[in-house]
Amino acid sequence: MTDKQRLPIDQCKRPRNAVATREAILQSALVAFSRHGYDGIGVREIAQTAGVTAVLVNRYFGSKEELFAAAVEIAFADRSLFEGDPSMLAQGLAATVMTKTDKDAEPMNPFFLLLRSAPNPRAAEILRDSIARHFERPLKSLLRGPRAGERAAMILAVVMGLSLFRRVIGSKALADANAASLSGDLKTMFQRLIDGAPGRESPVRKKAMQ
Amino acid sequence: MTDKQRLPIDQCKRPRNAVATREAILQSALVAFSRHGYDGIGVREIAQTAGVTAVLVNRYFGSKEELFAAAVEIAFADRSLFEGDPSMLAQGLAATVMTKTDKDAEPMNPFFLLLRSAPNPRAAEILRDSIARHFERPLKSLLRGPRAGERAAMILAVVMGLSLFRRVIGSKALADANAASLSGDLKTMFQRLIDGAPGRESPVRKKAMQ
DNA sequence: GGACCATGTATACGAGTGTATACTTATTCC
DNA sequence: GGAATAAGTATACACTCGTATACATGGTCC
Repeated sequence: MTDKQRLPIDQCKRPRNAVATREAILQSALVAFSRHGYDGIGVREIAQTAGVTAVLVNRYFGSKEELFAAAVEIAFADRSLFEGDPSMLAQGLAATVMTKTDKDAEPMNPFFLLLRSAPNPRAAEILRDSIARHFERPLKSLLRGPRAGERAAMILAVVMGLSLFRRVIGSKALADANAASLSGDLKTMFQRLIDGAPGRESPVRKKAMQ
Repeated sequence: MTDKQRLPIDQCKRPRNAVATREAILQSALVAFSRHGYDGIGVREIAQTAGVTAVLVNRYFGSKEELFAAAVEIAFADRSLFEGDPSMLAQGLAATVMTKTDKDAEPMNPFFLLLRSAPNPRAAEILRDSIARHFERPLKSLLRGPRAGERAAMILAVVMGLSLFRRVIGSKALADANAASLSGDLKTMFQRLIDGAPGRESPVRKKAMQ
């Protein structure tokens, strides 16, 4: 029934080419893991989308777990968020949250890969490491003021929570929200976290917490 | 090898009791789904923890999916967060994020159930509905000012993101953060979202709230 | 042009999944 | 006390999963 597609990523009837095949598998894995999460997709389906059989996945990457690690690595390699003008950081973070990834449209940000694979403990371990290297560290180095590490983590956590709510859960309230006003709110929220401790140093406040 | 435990939840050698068995399954499911997510646990294991066989799960709940829905319902039934003094809401939200759920310790908040099961599309559908009924709606009714629905969703999203980062991913930065200062930051962050539009058209920048 | 290795496929295995069917055993009611 | 029924178990079925083994084929080099 379903025609055995062989022209998945690039051209038709691609000649034998190890690096191209490896790349096709990796790309397929990135998309599939981002859409369905580590536990939600099988190597057979990943391989089929890449136009090969499942065995090649293990041949090229060793195991599903190692394939996932490779996909995470390339997904997190895009540092454009932290490399541009720091004054545009809040804007960029808000834009990341607001990205529309309508079903089959491709532009998916690495946070989806993260959100949907986090439940698996092995995947979480891989993700924890990559987040620290590719997100927390560069973001922290952009922040000035006290407790930059915590604030960097908080910023990322907020990005993830909003992405989760908007796209993974699919909350009506956030999905249908007025884009302009919502993204304005997000921008100021991120700006506060970027600028410094989001409220502590006011000398009053400070009432016995916890 | 593994002794066939029969004294799991309550007393040993519990007599035949439908409602107690049903309750034991439900409780086991709640814990298991919260720990491992919908795709991360099987009905056999859930049943075993409850001291019964897997068939009873389907007898009492129809299917794994319906069991999950029932577990979600009771997990989200605790409304203590939104019922107390509204002035303590920010404190309560911060406390929710900060809850330590050390491995096998039981006190787990419903957000974990949510975070770890969201990748499964059917589970996400169930969760979306329950979130709207049990979280978004009561929280929204507590908020005054414009765009209460969006702000309620944002608050919940932030709670989830931070919980995800702290407990599911296990970020070092947030896990090891100074509890007092972090929870202080969270409190002011939530307070801003509770008070009103978090920055845009506020002419006076209402500080020193409460 | 033929050997040879890289590249790819076919097949199978064992474990685990959710669930249905058939069978036991305890409780309750007349 | 014995039949009827509720409560629980044992077993099996039809999948899917990740992966290992064995086989086929195309490209390249002597």
